Amino acid sequence: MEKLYSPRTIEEKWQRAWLSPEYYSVFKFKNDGRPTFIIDTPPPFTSGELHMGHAYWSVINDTIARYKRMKGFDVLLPQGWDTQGLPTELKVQYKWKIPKDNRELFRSKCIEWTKIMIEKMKEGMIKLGYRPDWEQFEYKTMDREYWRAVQYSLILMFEKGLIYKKEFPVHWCSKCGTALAQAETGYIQRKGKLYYIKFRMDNGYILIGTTRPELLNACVAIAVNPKDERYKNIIGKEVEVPIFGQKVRILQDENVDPKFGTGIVMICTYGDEQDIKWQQRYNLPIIKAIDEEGRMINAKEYNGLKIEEARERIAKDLRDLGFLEKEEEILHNVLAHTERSDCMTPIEFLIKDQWFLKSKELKDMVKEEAERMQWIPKYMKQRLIDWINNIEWDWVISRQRVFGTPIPFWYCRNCGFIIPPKKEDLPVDTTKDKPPINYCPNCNSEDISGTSDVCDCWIDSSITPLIITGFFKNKEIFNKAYPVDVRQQGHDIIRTWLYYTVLRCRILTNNGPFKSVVINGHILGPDGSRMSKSKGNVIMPEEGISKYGADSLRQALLLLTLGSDFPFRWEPVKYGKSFLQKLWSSVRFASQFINDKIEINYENLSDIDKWILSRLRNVIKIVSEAMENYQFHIAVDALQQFYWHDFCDQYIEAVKPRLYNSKNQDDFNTARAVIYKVIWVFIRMFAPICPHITEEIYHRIFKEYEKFISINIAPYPTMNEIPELDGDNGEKVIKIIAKLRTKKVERRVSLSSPIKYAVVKDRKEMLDAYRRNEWLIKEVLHIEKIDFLEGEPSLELE
RNA sequence: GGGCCGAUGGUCUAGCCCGGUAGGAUACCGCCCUUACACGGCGGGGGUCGCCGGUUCAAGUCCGGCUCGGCCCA
Repeated sequence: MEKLYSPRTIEEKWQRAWLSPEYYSVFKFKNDGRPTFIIDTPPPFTSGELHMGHAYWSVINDTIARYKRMKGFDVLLPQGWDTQGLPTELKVQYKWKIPKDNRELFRSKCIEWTKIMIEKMKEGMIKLGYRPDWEQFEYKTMDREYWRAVQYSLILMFEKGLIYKKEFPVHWCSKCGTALAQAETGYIQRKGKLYYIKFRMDNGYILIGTTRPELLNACVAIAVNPKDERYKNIIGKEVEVPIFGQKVRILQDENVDPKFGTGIVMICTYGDEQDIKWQQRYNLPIIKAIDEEGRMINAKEYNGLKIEEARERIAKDLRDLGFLEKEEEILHNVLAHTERSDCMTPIEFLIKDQWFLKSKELKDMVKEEAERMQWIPKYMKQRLIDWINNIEWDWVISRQRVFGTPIPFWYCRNCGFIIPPKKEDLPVDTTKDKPPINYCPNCNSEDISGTSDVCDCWIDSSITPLIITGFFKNKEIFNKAYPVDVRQQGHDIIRTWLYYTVLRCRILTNNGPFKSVVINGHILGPDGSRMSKSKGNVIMPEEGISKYGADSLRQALLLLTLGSDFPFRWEPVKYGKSFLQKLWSSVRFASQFINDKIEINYENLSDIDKWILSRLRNVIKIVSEAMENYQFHIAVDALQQFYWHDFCDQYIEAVKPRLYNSKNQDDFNTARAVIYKVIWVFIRMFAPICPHITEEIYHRIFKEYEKFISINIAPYPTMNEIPELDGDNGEKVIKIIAKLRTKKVERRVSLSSPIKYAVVKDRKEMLDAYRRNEWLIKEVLHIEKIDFLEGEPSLELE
């Protein structure tokens, strides 16, 4: 064996091997009758960049899968890709300069782009040692097959009466000309002006502070806080909106902030999300103020002006007419198109026909499932419960976009009646395909329209447990494999992916999708803040792999406590690398003495043999429990500490005399057998965490005798492999050796230099153990003669 | 404003569910190239476990209050 372990070549060798037909049976979901273990893995959005978060999930899932395989389960580790969404549309639109109007061409270019992105990410995953069942269970949400499943599921929900269509405001980016998901928006700080405008009331006026005078035409009500003593007397009165002249009523609502402006707010359709709530709560009329290009409508002489132009013109006119009391410069937070884009255009709310899935009325059902699942860590359950309790409206499932799964419904323009396709015709694109019936069954109108909207991408991804278990094609597997054993995901998408998945799977199957859910935290930049290119604190997994190896990065990631966020640090990765070297060196040492499979003769065990084996037995217990409960940090820590500090530092040092100048053949063989045992048990426990180095060691040393084609199908160690042994005497010996070693160091005597004579004084019960191991102690420390005497513990060296 | 999480040597963190000498890594200092490993070994210093109170023979751990951070929602 080489003196230095080089992860790069060895890891690449095994990654290639695992993907070859020779090893496929190790990683294949066989459906061969053994108990199954099914993992629902997150399908990453296909951005083309495999970031540290992706690496983290992949390592967790890979480790669970490898562990469960060794435990004898028929493991299904799938890997999907969340492909459809605005970021890809924007890339294709702006980087490839493909116009959106030709939907077919645009879509095919999006698919082309996505395939390139997937290849990049897949390469990154493979370099981590991640090995899902690509052959059978790689899915992409843009595939026809996946569309069929999504559309089929929507039709089932429609049949249950859960889908409806109505007009609703959407987040709209007027620059990109598209609807946005809330997740694609964020607040940015902007300078603006707060305009104090007079609204006529009775014989006087009230003063309202607003940053958006251009929305005066869409003002439908005025509101004050009921606790605000200043305005108690005006509640219920009518005021007149300047310039546009409509009369609106003054409402009371506790969401009004009395400290902002004058404490009186105008409700417009729509200035912000609060306006939407007020409009719904008080059933106010809706006046459209802005069109898709961000120009004014229903605004008299201001029609056609851009928002900013209109704001200035109206402010000027208010000033000229004496309605503007004052203007103040302010810094305020503006909702803008921020996510995965540098657009930064402020968001408007436009009224669009939207498709909804009823979810408000299903809160209790989802909560019931949340209670039934096992949560790791436990406290994450509360996040889902809180989110469910706060849901205020049904799920808007439609998006005014191109690259997405088409909403599979036609509708009657005359009466609004919804016409679903026949299930055998799926997938459909209702902008191209003909409806199954050419008149409305409700009103006989022949004015039937398709839907150009596509689905919210969470509609795609919230059926992954059904996709992987074969709900849409093989009910025989589904009945065995559903609910899946574990879902692993980040805490940021509890309110989306997790919530939506539980909701939809329960509706469709009448049963929750998961037995357990494992929630991981975020890997932050080294400075403790979220990684972002603009901050320059991004560390890519690739960098860690090329510097220290995938196995090193895997150890570092698994050492984190699940659920918490952690700043990325290089130290644990470096330590991981050192550990690999330690493991490698120790095996290199041991390999001189392993040239056969030697069974332990338990009659012949020495005290220190019993000690290391009892320690090992204890480690099996700790690690097994930890792995069962997804407490990887406990497992990694226990394995590292045991192997390095108990086995290498203490046992190997203490066993050398028996190997180099043994007293007799039995003792020599016993020492060899114990070393074989410890390393063989250890590398199996360590294999799910560091699959590359353990596979390499297995093939170099153990395969000849153990015969498995891969360490990944060798059985995971259990406590039954080692009998219960009393390690106390061995521990006494190990400790006295350590103390004598320290004494030598204190005396500045090199460890190899001989000592003529030593006196060890200790309590009587310790001396027996020492005396029995006198030869060993003398050999390890190069002491010619030792006297063991009863007394206060002390050491003396000649 | 609401919810959740965190606060442990210089730094990062384990331990907390189930109370009993605070563990590891890293950095720092000293000694040692001992036939697996100097990407190593041995040793050392450094912590009133955020603050206040309570329960207890005993609290980092349980209970109550507070302060400061982070995340999510509004």
